[in-house]
Amino acid sequence: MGKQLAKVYKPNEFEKDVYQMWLDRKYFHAEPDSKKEPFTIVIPPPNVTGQLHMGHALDETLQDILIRYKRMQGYNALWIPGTDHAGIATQIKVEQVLREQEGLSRHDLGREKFLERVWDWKNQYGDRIVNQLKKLGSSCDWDRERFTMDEGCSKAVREVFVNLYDKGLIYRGNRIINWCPKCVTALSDAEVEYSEDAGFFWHIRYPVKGEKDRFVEIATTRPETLLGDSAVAVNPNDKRYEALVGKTLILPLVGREIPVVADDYVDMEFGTGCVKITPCHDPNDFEVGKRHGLEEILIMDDNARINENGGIYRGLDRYEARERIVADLEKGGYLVKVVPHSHNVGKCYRCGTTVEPIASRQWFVKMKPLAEKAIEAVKTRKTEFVPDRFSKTYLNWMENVRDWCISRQLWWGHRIPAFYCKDCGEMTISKTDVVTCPACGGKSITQEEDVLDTWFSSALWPFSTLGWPDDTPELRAFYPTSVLVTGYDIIFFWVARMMFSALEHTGTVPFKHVLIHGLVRDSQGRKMSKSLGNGIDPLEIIDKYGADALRFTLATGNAPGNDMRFHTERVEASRNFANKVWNAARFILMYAESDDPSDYALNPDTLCDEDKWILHGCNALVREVTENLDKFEIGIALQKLYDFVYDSFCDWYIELVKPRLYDGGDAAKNALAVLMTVFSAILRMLHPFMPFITEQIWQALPVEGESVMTAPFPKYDKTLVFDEQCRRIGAVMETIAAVRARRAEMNLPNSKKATLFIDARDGYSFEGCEQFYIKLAGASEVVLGACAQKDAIKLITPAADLYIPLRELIDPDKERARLQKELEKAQSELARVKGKLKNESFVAKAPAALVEAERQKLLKFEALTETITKSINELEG
RNA sequence: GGAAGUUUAGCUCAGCUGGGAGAGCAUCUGCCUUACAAGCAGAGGGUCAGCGGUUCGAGCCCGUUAACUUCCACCA
Repeated sequence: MGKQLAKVYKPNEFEKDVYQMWLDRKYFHAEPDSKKEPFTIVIPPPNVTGQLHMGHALDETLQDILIRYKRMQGYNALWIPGTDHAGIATQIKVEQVLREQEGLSRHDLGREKFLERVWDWKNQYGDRIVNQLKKLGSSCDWDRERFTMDEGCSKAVREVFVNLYDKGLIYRGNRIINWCPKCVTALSDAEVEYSEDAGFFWHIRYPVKGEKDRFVEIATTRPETLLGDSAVAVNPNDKRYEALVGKTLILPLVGREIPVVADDYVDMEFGTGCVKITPCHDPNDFEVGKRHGLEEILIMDDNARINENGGIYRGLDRYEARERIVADLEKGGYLVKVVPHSHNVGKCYRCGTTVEPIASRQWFVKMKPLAEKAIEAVKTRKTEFVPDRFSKTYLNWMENVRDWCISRQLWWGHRIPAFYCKDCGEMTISKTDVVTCPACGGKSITQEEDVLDTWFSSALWPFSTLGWPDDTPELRAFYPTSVLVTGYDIIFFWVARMMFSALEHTGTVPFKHVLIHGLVRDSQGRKMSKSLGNGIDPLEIIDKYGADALRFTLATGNAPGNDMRFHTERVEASRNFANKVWNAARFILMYAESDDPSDYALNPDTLCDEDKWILHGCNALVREVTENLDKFEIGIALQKLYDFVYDSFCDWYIELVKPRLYDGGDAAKNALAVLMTVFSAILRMLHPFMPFITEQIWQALPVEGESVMTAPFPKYDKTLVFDEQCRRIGAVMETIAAVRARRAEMNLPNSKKATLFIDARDGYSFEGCEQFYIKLAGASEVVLGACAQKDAIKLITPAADLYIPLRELIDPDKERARLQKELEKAQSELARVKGKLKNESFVAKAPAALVEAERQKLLKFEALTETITKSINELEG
């Protein structure tokens, strides 16, 4: 308290100190407390070795707003931070560095040594993103920071794996999976991204065995897979090929004899109606192969090169093989035609390499039984998506989900807890490492090489971070969590998997709400990406404009769930708003002589109209902001705060109150009490959105409470409703606005001593204010602009409309024209209202209050029309 | 093939349960004025994509058309 505010708002001069103060005072830390209602958020863990980007900034800002809001409301608010080991991404990065700096591959080092390197990397860069989060102002409980591969999370992973295995929900099987030849690992369906690629349809004819010049023509986009063909299929209802079923074909180039089979899978309309079946390299073919007991011939190795089953093409890359095979087919007369054809090609979401569907022995989670519970939980609204439309996205995926391939041929990650005995060959699945084979007592045990999909551990995040599977006080106090905030792009990857994992293992949904936001794009609407070089670094923005300005920008200006374009201009506008708040604080401090908060206590007996008006407005705002925030309408809440602070508080109230402050004495004291009361409420409401500036100001202001963070969020107060005063001040503002408009119209200089004349009309009285010289004599004379920069006059008028002709400096012709125009406007309004009230349906069916409001308008416009007409007559006469 | 979103001022976008179209930026005019030129006072600018419907009343609800975007599935 009593600290001076710098003359100019420079956020980077105090944000760091403010954050340190919060840390020192342990404001972010939460302990289980049965007396307070919990409010819990777990952070979507960023990649350990990643860097903060705009998407994070948005995500963290929204979470911090919610957690700070709830904390101020008295909830036991806990925000758990942490990072993700990000299997593939991190491993690729470390491998790349290893290759560039030492020319080594991970195989050169070996598993153990390589993992040491990754841990080194993690330890070196793991703090970077955490420090970046702090710069944003994130009020995470850093004492509870977690990592998906720390001891507790690893324990949870094993527990879950064993549980699922024991229930028969994890199995190992040979199935078609997506294989990335560059990352050299299997991928789940969610990890494949499809894009339309221009390609070709190669029409190839396969000779029928024993029948000269008889061929079957097939069409394929991947001719190289011909090496693995074990049949050709036609539709059983296809008359064209009826006779062919059961015959044998000779596979071109290979010479293998393959049968023609009939299968419903074949679409008669598409292509030639004959499909080559390659069980090991296409998911549909795999099924067909199973149905017909076809031979399974794998023709590629882990790098998508043709293997020993490919005969003379062995060793060729898949694309080289394609070229060679097409050329050879042509030479042999098997190639009928080549047709351009664009089709969807799956790419690895990490490296962009075209994935290869390959039959492979992998670990899977059986999804059907898990998905059922997860579907039910959302349908019965145990977990609600905000906005609701994303529940459709979720349900659609969940209802069609296929088994989840969870094994990865990587080294960085949770190694699958399957142990093999070399002596008897038995497999043991165990929560703890197996040393002795339970079947034969053999000691020669090896653990499964594969690790788990990185999302397997993320899926447990809401409860593993709270100590599950142990029954910890934290788990009991803070679980299930309150809200999960994340982007729509990881609903499948993460949200869906947390849902079924939590339901299966903890028996409850992991969170009550899922707040979904969109992507932050560049100013042209493109996705921000490293390769495009169009990314904007949040840290640079923070350095230049302050974290509060960035947060303000990210929290406003787009509807929930929609993507947002990032414009630096909007950050500037946000910074300007912060500057406005800063200067309002400086203004108040100029007149606040006492450091004792009790000197600014509100005295209900001394409140004048404008005081009641601003208190009323602030109180109404409290209710609205609270309602909006409770519905997760963060942008709307902040917009309302902005409007109130800018328009009501700064532009009007501070100006209206200046005369009393300049005058000093009791009037000034009373005014200051109101200023302080309202401004304190503003700071507290603004704090979740703009934590740094509000804290810095709070520290300088003579208000109760050591920090704005520990001050209560304002509550709606029934005693602060002043409708009548609000109406009167509304009239004052309209009057002043009218005077201003006329001044501008007449090009009057905005100098201090402009003298204007206001007609004294029946029923209007002007109550003098200390600073203003108001005479009511014949024509009233009011000196305007004596106050610094506004035409701040204090007028109490009984009616909302005041017509003010300014006699001096007036050209009669122009004035007549102007009046005429105003008259027309008033008349047209009058006609509209009259018409509306004549409409019987409206009067009968519209809400009574609305009809009454229209009646009031009718009176108002009638009076106005009369007034203007009178003035015109006076001007004439 | 299925689903979702968008279309409002020159630009970027708000508009929460249907009751006279808003903000920021940009433009124009006038102001260095004792909180703030990162400011103040004003001004201009919109058939709320088109068509139809429900309603006393539609930017908002329903139907439909068009354009753009995204997600899911996928035909070898």
